[in-house]
Amino acid sequence: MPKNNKAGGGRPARNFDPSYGPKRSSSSPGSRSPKHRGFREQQPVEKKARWNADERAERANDRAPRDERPARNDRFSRDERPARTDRFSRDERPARNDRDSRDARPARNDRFSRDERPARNDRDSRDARPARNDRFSRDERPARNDRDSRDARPARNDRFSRDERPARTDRFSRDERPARNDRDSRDERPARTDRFSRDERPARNDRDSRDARPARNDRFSRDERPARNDRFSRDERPARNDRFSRDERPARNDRDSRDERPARNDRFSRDDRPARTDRFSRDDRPRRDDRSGSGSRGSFPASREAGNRYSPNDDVVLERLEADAIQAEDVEGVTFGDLGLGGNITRALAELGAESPFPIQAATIPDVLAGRDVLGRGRTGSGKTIAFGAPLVEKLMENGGGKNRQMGRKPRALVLAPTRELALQIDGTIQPIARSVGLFTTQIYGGVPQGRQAGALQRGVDIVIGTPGRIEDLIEQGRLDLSEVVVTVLDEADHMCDLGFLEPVQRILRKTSNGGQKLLFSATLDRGVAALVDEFLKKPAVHEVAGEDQASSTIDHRVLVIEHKDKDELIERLANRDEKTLIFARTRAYAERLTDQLEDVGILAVALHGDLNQARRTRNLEKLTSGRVNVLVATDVAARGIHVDDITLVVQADAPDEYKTYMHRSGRTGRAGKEGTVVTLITRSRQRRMAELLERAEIDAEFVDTHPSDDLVAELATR
DNA sequence: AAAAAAT
Repeated sequence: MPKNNKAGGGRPARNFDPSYGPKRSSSSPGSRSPKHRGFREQQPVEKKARWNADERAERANDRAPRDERPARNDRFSRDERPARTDRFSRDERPARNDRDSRDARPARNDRFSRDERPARNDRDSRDARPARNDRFSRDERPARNDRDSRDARPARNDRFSRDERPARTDRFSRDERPARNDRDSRDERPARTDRFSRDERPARNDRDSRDARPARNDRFSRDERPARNDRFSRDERPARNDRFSRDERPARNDRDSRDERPARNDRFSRDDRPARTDRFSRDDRPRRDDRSGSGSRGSFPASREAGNRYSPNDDVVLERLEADAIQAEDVEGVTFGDLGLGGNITRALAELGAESPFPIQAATIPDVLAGRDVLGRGRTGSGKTIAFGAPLVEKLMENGGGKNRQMGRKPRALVLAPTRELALQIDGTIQPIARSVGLFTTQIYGGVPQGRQAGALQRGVDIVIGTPGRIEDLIEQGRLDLSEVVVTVLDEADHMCDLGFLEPVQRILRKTSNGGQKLLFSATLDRGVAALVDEFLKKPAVHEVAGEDQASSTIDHRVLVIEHKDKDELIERLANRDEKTLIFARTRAYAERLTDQLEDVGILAVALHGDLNQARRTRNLEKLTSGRVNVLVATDVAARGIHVDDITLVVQADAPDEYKTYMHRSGRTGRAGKEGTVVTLITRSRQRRMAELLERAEIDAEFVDTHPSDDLVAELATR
């Protein structure tokens, strides 16, 4: 039963999609009237032509022919490597001077004069920072979607001639500098070569086979591609309910062993939790009940019975919080208005493509509006952002009174996310909702200059959306005061409780208003959030969606058991396709190397990981979103929350270590009821671990011994 | 290992 289709009126995929909605021209991002906020002076400059297919192809061709290029191996021994200019063509091109040249721009400072900060910060920041719009966003700024593309597009730089600009190189901060081209910057990175572990270094012999393969230029004529969304009907897939037998799943055992886990019982003993056990017994939960069939499962039975051992270091499934399970049927015919949202917000949601609520939204919105603390679990792509974002705005509006536009007012809501890209994306959904009732949002995250963010805060915002580091930073600087924050959201809440995140998050939460409402959301919400629940939440309502098991999933999971030497070629073959592909690598270095490798064989690909500066991260993600590139190679920075339309294939070049990571990575595809495939590459020696991980994730996947030339590989790439 | 603040 395609639950997500229920109330979606045939357009389920759009419900939560921030990029859906009226598209506005990116050429007029601000008001043309000087009387209005967000007035944006029209630049009397020529618009740079976009790269068309021919130019792209040409660009690809201006790389030296394979035979003339240095042997591949030298890529890893920097010193021996000859000049590499040819390899830089892609990134260098226009991206180069943008920042420098901006200084040549005539007389813009006055426009920012009301800001206390030095004029040049905001200039420098302009590329990197998605935050820019919020300055213009307020009333007249058009749909936010154009923001990303504006910032990312290469077209900008050439608007200002390099010659006019004073030499300034020395003034660039570290973050901005490497921005020019990650390829160059890579050379600056210390000891790159030795960062590759044996596992990452693939055999090179696969190179030869590549020459025999057909040219890839067809990749550049994206426009000829037929639309494919309609090709799959979920109903064609066989039902799979019978695959799991509840009793076989080791996932439950950890419950019993919870006592062995230190640091947990003390803070979250079941007895402490009021109003929980009595409300939901585990056995009531429908998601379990439909699994009582036989246990046949995939083609790798190895650990079916072997999963019962528990060791403290295992990647265990923490006990799921007992939750109210909303049934998809319960949502039929319900509108956002019925749930308590006002007309403006409802209309804003409709513009975002959310015409009627998804189950998780129907479940949590009333409780949020009622002021309760809420824990929400809905699987990836089920619409969680709106589930907390819309009622949050409604609440602020109700309580805002007349102070909504008061200068320097303190934020009353805070949304925390684990990555900058996710914070940006969340803002993309919440901002239009907030704007519809006259509330302001701002993004506060690192990697971009602080000036604009601080300026926005000083003018006054209602909702802060950001990542922990910069938020703490601004708090310490006295530029951000959370004392009036009455609603705090933790997206990816379980992740925010992981080592490294938990303490900053706790510190931040303590700075919010005492007794403020807390909303914790994640697709994998579990008792890992106990540390926060105990300290910050009062009698939380816990919601999940019934029937979110694999039987109702739209994702097809495959595990390819391969020879290590075949890995490179396999990835190339899988990525050589016309639809969007997301490849996960475990390390930044490997992500980078894989990107190079794909480029070397003519597959346009970009990377996303923490070694890139924020400008490039934003730009590269936008390239995938916009379809200018179809392959993104990422670390787990992209594992959670990131929504890109129509990623139809996720390749895990490295298998994840945690079942949650698997769930989040694979959740980048198959969103909102669309079809998707997840392919995980493992070597023989990892089969057992992988099987156990999948059991914990309650995912049924076929394990197949695979060679790059197998039909299966071609078939997977084609779908 | 990655992420999240700069410095």
